[in-house]
Amino acid sequence: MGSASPGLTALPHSRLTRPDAALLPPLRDPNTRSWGCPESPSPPATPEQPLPAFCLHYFDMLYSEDITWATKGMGEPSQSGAQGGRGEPQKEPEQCPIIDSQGFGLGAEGDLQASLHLEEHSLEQVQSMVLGEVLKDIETACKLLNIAADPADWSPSNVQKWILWTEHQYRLPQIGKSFQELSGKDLCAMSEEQFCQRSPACGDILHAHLDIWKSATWMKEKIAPGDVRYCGGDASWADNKVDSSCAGQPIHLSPSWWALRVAGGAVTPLSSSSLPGIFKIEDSAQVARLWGIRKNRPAMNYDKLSRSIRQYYKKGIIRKPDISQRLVYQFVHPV
DNA sequence: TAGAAGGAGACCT
DNA sequence: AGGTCTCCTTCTA
Repeated sequence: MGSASPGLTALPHSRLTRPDAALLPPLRDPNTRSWGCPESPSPPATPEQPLPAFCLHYFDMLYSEDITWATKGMGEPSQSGAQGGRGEPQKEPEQCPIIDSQGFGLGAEGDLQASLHLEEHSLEQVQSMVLGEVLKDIETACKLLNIAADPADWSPSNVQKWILWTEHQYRLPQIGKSFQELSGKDLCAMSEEQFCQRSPACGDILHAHLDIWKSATWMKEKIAPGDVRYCGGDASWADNKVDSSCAGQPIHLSPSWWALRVAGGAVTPLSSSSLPGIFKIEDSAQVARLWGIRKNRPAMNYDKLSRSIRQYYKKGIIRKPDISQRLVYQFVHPV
């Protein structure tokens, strides 16, 4: 527990090595951005170059439930898809002895390449659909609050509206007063540290949400409307999507939630076409922390999370793989 | 020592 | 009532 996360070190994006990377969502190329968050180096994100995988991580924070629709209809488990799209083929024999060294799943090289290609394709689909859903959600919020989508255009009262809405949506403590008389431009120019100074309790979370809005605005400008496809879908097994209008409904552990954690590097998918839905928790403390944020349970730890996971055994949602390993679980019905 | 497993009770919707 | 959290004990690697 509490150890460094080996899964993070294998990722191409250096910022993910930061322990608090989960709450720092940069989406912009540092050469092109104008928001004034100098401490957040960002990889480029263009229509040609899909949204960085780890950005999914932050988009997840916009929802009170996961994104069944995002992986609906895909041939491969979303866990695999998320991993495959990090930009580099994963070579992790030390992380996946079950599969790689014991002859499961990825056998011939052709199969491996086909699998990787499929995973990359799946990730692109997930990314574009997540982005579409984020933009849709923001659009709804804008209409509801009667504010501009671009935070830079917000007046101080718009800022207050947005903060109130965010507090309500994500059950944050009341922090609006800490940001009084700040315009959207002021807010955009503030670093995460400055957010935390004004609101030690959840300044980081608020900063992350603002970054999502800023990023969405930027992506909207960059991506032609037809490029983002929203894929609505019905609920499936334990992975029913619940949007903001359904707040208060149970939040379940689900393959898509784990898939998004994959994007953050806290979980490594070990699945293949023959062993779908298997994932390894690389950093149990980090996953527990993220789950705690997700469930608004600051006291969450891996012991409690694992107890929850074991509850899913009974429901036939999660099980231990045939060859049991520590921190390795398998979704019985991966999306 | 961390993780796995499961019992039991509390809390919330 | 069901889902989840929390605390606990016991066992294992």
